[in-house]
Amino acid sequence: MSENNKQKAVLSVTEDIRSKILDGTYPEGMALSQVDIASTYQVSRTPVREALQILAGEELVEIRDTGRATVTTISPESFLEKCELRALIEVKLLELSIPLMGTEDIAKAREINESLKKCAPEEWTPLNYLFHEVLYKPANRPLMQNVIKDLHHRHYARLKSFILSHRNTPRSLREHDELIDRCERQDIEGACYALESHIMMSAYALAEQLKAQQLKRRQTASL
Amino acid sequence: MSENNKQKAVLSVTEDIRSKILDGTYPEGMALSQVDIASTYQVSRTPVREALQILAGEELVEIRDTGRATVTTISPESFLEKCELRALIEVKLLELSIPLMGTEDIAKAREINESLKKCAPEEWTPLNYLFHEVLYKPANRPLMQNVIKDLHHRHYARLKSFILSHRNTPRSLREHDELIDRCERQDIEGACYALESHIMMSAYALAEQLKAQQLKRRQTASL
DNA sequence: TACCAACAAAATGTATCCATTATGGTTTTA
DNA sequence: TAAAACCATAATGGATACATTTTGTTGGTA
Repeated sequence: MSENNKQKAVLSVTEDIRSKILDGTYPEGMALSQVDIASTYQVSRTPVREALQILAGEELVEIRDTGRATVTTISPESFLEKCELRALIEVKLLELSIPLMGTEDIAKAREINESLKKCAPEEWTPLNYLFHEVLYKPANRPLMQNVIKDLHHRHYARLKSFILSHRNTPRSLREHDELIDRCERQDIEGACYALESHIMMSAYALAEQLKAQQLKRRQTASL
Repeated sequence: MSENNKQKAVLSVTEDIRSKILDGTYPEGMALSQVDIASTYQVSRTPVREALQILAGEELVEIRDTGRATVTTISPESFLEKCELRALIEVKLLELSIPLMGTEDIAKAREINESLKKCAPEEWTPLNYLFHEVLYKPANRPLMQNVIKDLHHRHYARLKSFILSHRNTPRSLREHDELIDRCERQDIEGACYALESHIMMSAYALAEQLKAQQLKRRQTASL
């Protein structure tokens, strides 16, 4: 780090690799060589190794017993199960939240959904997460909130390219509106049901796309 | 590692520190100096640093921005929330499991609970986990099962000393019996309710003990 | 051609060294 | 006396060098 970048090397390297994995620059299964990364960032292998350990803890890279590191792959099955888990926790959070919601929470949610309706494609994922976060904040369950955030960031974010190509966003926005309405009416059961459908419907659609792409990739790879 | 121990240094160091944290040899808040650990295991600081990173990923140690590592502390609040999360997931797993349970699953569960009734104190925690694992296996949700396992191992195991001193084991065993009976009768709702109570009752009791011990420790520390 | 062995090249694991940063105690000063 | 500045010590961060393991390739043999 030749610049006036006083930040520790481990941190910047970790962040950069992480974002490259999330945005697909480093695709599934790609080998992450310590020496290559080290020369890329003009640092020694020491901070690189630490960065890879950290990312392994985040399940973004896998370190085999030979020491070789690769970008983890997302199987459609494990993706669906993560969505199930997400749905389970988010529904619980919503159930706890609704009785504690104030008018300002509802207003905030509406505001975010309006931004979602006219946001740029790259802004969709973080804004969408923000929408859900606002809904669960009254529940005051920092740990569960964190698990959700992780599921979003470490996993969901990697499907950004699908999400953009998937034409379900208009429906998502309608579902968001419906969700807000039910929260406002204190219709806990209805809101929870709507949320679970919202999550799982898009989950099934995305899993299908994932399966299709992996099939295609495997075919082109075998040529 | 002077012996014929051909295992990588990182692995043995990580495992040893982990078990020492879990069994309380390294108590909450204890500073983990790289040089001290390195000299303890007769290795250089390099593998020690990696081990600490790994343990930080498991939330067993905390690495501050100064680089100093300490054993993480367990606040009663976060402990309770982890139990809530555990209950949420385990209840879901049980709900999915019951319709798929065979007589051999029931028998296996009974068998483990019988072992629990006469096992040595050190065996209680792993056997108890095994009991729950058997109940959830038919659900076939490896990821959720894994989250549960982590919550048990990375967190619950550190309260072993409490669990041993706590006189709730007879009640736990009775609750296990009741749980098995309800599963056998395919009483999903009743079994889920029993499981949630089982988890949260012991959670509240343990949280109280935790609070008491931390208060006591803080008092003795201020002398 | 297929398979196996041996060797070469490359990548990882660990140790050691130096630079930098944090810490604790001492001294100085208001 | 209390607080701030300063310095000495100790600890961490990163780089380099060396050891070990892994991998790929080449050449020989059945």
